[in-house]
Amino acid sequence: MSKKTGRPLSFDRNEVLNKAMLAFWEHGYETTSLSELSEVMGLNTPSIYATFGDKKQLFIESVELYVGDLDSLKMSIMAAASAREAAYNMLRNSAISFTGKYTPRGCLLASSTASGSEASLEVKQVVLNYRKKIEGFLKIKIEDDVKNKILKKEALELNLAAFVISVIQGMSVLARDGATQKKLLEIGETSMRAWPISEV
Amino acid sequence: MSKKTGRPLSFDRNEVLNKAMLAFWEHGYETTSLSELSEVMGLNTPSIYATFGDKKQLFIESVELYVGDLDSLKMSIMAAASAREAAYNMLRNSAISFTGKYTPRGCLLASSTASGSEASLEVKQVVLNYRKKIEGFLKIKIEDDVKNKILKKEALELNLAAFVISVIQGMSVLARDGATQKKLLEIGETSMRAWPISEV
DNA sequence: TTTATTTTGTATCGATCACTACAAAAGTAG
DNA sequence: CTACTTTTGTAGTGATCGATACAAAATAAA
Repeated sequence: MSKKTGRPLSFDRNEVLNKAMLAFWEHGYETTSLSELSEVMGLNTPSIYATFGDKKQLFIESVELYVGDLDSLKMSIMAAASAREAAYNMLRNSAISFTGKYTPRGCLLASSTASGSEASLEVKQVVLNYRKKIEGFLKIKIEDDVKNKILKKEALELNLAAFVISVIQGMSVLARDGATQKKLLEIGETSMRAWPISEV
Repeated sequence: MSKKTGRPLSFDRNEVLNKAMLAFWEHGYETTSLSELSEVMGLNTPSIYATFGDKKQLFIESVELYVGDLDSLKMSIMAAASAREAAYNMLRNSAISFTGKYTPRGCLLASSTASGSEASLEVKQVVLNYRKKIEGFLKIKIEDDVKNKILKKEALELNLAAFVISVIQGMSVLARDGATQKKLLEIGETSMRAWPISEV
């Protein structure tokens, strides 16, 4: 590790990325301007461009930071005692994180590219892929449970993974509307009533 | 009714409003520009402003057109044989309308103001109020069922109205992601498994 | 110190944003 | 026909959009 020559950076990359992520979370991709990003990140736009490329790449990095490592997310789902437990945890964690005290309300994946012009199809696709991945993880866990006779095979026809993702994405809307954490947690509890009883 | 003097209008107000509504449905409020609206409506911007006021009012009229008459919506919910029937119909109708062949995917109420800058708080509030109204209608129907001993009173703790709205708003996200109508209908069916059995 | 390298802030760029001034066009009324 | 009224298309307004050119500033290397 050789020290770099030239004028040193005056900010922490992860720190300003986190601030950008929060701005995108709050106001969305297209509807967060570079001037707003510049303000919340505490950087002039040339520094933003030198560090992150352009707005699109800054957003994509923000989404990566928001979601975290997909592999470890998958591990945590697969490590659950059952698909039911995994689904319940996802619903519960969503209800909590969508109503956090120190973060914007709702889900960045649900709201930031929910609308947008044709110009932002690429970033929509990036966000869409994250949703599909997460739904896919839960689906695999469900299929494992069926193979392992923890879930009866009729469960496969219920599209439970899509159902859970649907509830979670809908929770984001309600959270943005001002719903309490308690209300979202109740929605999660009610959702689990749709889950098949475990006896095979 | 006296005939108006002056140059006659060259377009049908409802027709161009419908086209604006479809544009907002597809691309959202802030992310649909006046130039796009001008193009799809087939009007120059001065005609749009003369007819609808400004962008905000055009959007609000578009939302009104999208939702339709709230009173008749309430009537149709209250007229259902039970709250269960009402909820099922809402889920089923949503799945169908979110994947229509000749309309944008998803729900205008769910996506058009999901993101946005501080400048559009007012229109967000308008859309939010529609969602709350619809949730309120279903909630009233549920409470009626409890009063009428069609639903056991434990059902009130399940927040079923919020749950149904959450699923519907989530369906909109999946529809925009390209989910098939069949998949959304299955999500609706699965959701109804959470509904309490009717015996009081 | 001098040179090389990188980051910084200033001051923009052309394009597009929501919106409008204005006069020609197209009708009715007398 | 001449007046009057309303809508139309043209051609903009100032503001903001995402993105940059450029030179001063700040460091390390020679």
